[in-house]
Amino acid sequence: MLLRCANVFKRLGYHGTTMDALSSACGLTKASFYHHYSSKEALLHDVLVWTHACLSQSLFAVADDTTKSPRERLEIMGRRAAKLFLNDSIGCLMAVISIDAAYGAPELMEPVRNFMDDWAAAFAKLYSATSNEIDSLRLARQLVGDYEGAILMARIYADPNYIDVVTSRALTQLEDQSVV
Amino acid sequence: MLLRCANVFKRLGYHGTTMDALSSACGLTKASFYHHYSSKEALLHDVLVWTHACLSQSLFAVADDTTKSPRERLEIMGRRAAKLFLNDSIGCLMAVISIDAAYGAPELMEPVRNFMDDWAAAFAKLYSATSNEIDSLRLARQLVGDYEGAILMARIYADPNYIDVVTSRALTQLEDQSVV
Amino acid sequence: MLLRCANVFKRLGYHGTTMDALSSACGLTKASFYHHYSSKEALLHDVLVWTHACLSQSLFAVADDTTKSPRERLEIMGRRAAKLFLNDSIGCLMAVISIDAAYGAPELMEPVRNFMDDWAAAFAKLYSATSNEIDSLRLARQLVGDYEGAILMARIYADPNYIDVVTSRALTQLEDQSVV
Amino acid sequence: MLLRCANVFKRLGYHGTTMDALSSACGLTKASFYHHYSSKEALLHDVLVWTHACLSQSLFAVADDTTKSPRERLEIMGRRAAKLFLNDSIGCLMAVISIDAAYGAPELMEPVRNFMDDWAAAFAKLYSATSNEIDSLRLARQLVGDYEGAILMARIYADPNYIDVVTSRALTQLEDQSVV
DNA sequence: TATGAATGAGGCTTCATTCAT
DNA sequence: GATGAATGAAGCCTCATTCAT
Repeated sequence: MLLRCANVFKRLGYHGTTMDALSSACGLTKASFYHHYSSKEALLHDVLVWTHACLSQSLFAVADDTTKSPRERLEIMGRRAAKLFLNDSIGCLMAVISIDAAYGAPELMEPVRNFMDDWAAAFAKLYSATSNEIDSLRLARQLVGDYEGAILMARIYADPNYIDVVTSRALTQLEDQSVV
Repeated sequence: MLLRCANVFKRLGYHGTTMDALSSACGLTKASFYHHYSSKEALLHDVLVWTHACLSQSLFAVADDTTKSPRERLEIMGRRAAKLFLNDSIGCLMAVISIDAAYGAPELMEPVRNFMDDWAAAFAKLYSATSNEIDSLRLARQLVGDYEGAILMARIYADPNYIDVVTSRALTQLEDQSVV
Repeated sequence: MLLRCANVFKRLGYHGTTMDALSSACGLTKASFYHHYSSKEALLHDVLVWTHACLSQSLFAVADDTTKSPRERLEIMGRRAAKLFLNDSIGCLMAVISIDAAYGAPELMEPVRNFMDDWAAAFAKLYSATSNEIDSLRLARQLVGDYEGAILMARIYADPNYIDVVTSRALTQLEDQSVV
Repeated sequence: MLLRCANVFKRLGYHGTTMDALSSACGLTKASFYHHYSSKEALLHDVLVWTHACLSQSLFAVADDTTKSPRERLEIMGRRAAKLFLNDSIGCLMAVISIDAAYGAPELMEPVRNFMDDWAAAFAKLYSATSNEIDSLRLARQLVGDYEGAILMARIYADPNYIDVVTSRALTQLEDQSVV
């Protein structure tokens, strides 16, 4: 149910999504829907937290798999990101929400930031072998931004390739650094 | 007037912006406002085209200034982008719109794409000295994506630094390429 | 259970009371609640009749206690009324309901009128020693009105004193009459 | 317009009144209605203040007419009250509101109390010739309560007589006091 | 009997747009 | 051209009530 709602929010944005759209997506009437979720904003909050939890497991956790080299882990994360963000209509829910819920529901920015923080923290682990802590986090944050930009471009041009390009560059960059 | 409207759209998004907000931002009553712009969607279209024209002159045109080195031009473009996209003025509008007008007004995606195309074309000129045409465009498109990602992150974290970091990396990358 | 419902109705009025509020006041789920009371209006009817019965015993019956003087009986009735109507228990319900159920459920006015009639009849007994039947009833009706007014003022000003003042005046009036 | 709204509120109470009922009473669509009044609660507030102002002029002001004896003034006020409160559906707006807006909109109690205060102050002026200040106000407050009770009974029994009875008693009481 | 879930109707409010002056 | 007023449609949410288990 949260998955379905997440997809609707991702497609239409916060203001563009109506409770009607959400409830129909779940096969319920609007009134029944309120039996499960108390308000649009509360629901989105739950959706964001749930999405964060899902991606923590399926995406961020890869960074902890020390049986693989950082390079391999980055590769896997790139592949998974491409799959996750393009599936079910193009785009990353967090980016969408961050843009149009900022006004009128600023408290929704917190889960978005938490998500970005965790994603960056995961990337930072991959850099930690070859960079100091500060540089790792700086690079990681930038990489998150790169992915978000790619997701946005993919959405605008309906071209999934952007995300893979970011992954390629990140891999190259990682190698260069380890060589030095 | 279009500048004022652009700012409102940028802050609130397409669905979040009301004709009331737009008209008062222009110091007009809602009814008077309709003497100037026939509908919300038409107005946004005008705003997008106007913004595109503005940035063509103030931002993209820098790439044509052959009296300066590509490096210098990229530096200037980075500085200008940072100023344009973060001040409460124009800019980044394209990203915002691309996200939440996509549904319900898909024809608005065209001006957004045109804008991105032109921006990428400008960057491509800077790469053309050191790369072939295809690579230039590929790199340029990615750089546009990087900037969009940085704008988004800057918005999420209220931290203008992201944009400068992209510029720095782009400069380094340009050097590396010319060295090779 | 009816007591609890009476309290809710008294606090929130007919339109302001929801079946949710009633059922949780009784420690039941809304659905279970419908096994006991078939509808909101039917429940309120039962509540009114039950309240009437309660006050018949605890309040109106005092007027029949011929072992005490009318003055004593009036005094007791005043004390009891003050207690009943102000504590968060029964009472004053009739006034509340008479006001906001009048529209949309006019058949609820009948139990309200029956209640007022009985109350007045009780007072009339106290006057019957010193007045003829018609005057007794006239005075009794007015006294009921006085109490209702006092209850209303007590509610508006959150000041329980109004009711006692009515009792005092009624006692004085009773004396004057018996003197004459 | 406020008069029409006042009558609707008086008939149906706060919770029982819908914006539809109010707007139709004014010959407007619901949406047009919001052009004039920003919300149901704000409207009721305006109605209460306006009603207070009207009665200040037409009812309370009588108490200031020193060309007439207190008895005459009380008589006139009684007549006017009967006319005002029974006109346009039976009842006193203030009493109705005090009962069912208390919950869910407690800030509406303030204008109600202000009204009652002013009414009592007017009556107190009539008593001031024959009683000290404290007693005057005490008697005046009780008289207001008496009228409210009578209005309520008139509503319950659809019998306008209750109000006149209160006036008669008040007149008698005033005489007794001046004799003493 | 008890209850979580479901729902049609309706309530408050906002919106983009139009119209009369 | 400017503006106060008007409005149909739609959005969020609540309510009394019913149903399946």
